[in-house]
Amino acid sequence: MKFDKSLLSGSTQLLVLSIVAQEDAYGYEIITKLAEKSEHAFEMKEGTLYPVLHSLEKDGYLTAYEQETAGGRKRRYYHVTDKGLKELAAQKEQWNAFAAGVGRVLGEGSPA
Amino acid sequence: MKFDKSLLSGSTQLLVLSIVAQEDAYGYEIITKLAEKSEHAFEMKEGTLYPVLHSLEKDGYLTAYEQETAGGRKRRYYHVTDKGLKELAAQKEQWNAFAAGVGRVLGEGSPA
DNA sequence: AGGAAATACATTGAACATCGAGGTATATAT
DNA sequence: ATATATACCTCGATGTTCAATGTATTTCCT
Repeated sequence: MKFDKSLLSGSTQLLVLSIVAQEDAYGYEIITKLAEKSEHAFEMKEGTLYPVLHSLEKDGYLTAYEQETAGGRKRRYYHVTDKGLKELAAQKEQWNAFAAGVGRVLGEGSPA
Repeated sequence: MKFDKSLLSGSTQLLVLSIVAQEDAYGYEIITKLAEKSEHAFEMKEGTLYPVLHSLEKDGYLTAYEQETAGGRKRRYYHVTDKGLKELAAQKEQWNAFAAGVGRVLGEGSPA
C-alpha cells in the first residue's frame, strides 16, 4: 500500500498529534482523551503511546516539559511545534484521502 | 488499540473482500481494481495480496477456481462465500466505527 | 490507619502485517 | 528477437502494536 506506514500505523501518530495540538497534554491524559473523544472506538495502550510520543519528540513534532500537580505528582506535558502542526495537516490530508478511497471501494456495488 | 489487527491491517482484508464480493476476481485483477476504484489511493503489492488471499481462502471466506483465457493464460479466480459476506459486513461496520472515531478526534477543535 | 484502586511514567519480548526483492512462466507488442 | 505486461508465488527485513511487567505516588473507601 502507499499509505500503510504513514497512515495505517501512522493513524496513531495522527491521533496523538491531533490531541496534543488541541491542548498540551501528558501521556495518561492522551489515552483518556482518545477514548472519550472517539467514544471508546480507540483504547490506546501505554506500550503503544510512549514509543510514539518519544519518536514524535525526537522528530521535533513535539516538545516536552515537566510540571507538578498541586498534589505533587509529576507530569510530562507535550506541546506541539510548528513542524508538528504542519505534519498534522499533512497526515490529516493523507487520512482523508485514504478514508475516501476506502469509501469508494466499499460504496460501489452495495452502497451501505 | 482495539481495532489495529482487525482494522488497520484488517483494512486490507476488507478491501479485498469488498472487491471480490462485487464480482469474482483474480489476484492481478484485484490489485488493478483497487487502484482504479480508489483513484490510486491504494497500490497494494503482490507480496501483500497473495498471502491475504490465501488466508481468506483458508478461513473459508473465499473459494478459488481456475480458468483459462482465450489466449491460454491461467487465472485463479476467487469467489466470496456466505461466510465471507458476513465477515465483509462485520468489517464494514468496524471500518465505519473506526473512521467515525478518527473524524471525531480530528474534528473537534479545528474542523477541517 | 490500612489497603485497594487510580494515576503516571516507562521498557521489553512476542506477535503480526506489509513491503521489497526475487523467482517462474506465458502472451503480446515492438 | 526482445522487452514489457500479465499472472502466480515465497521469503527475509522492517516496523508497529500489544501484553506483561515494573516503579512510585495519590486518592478513595472502610
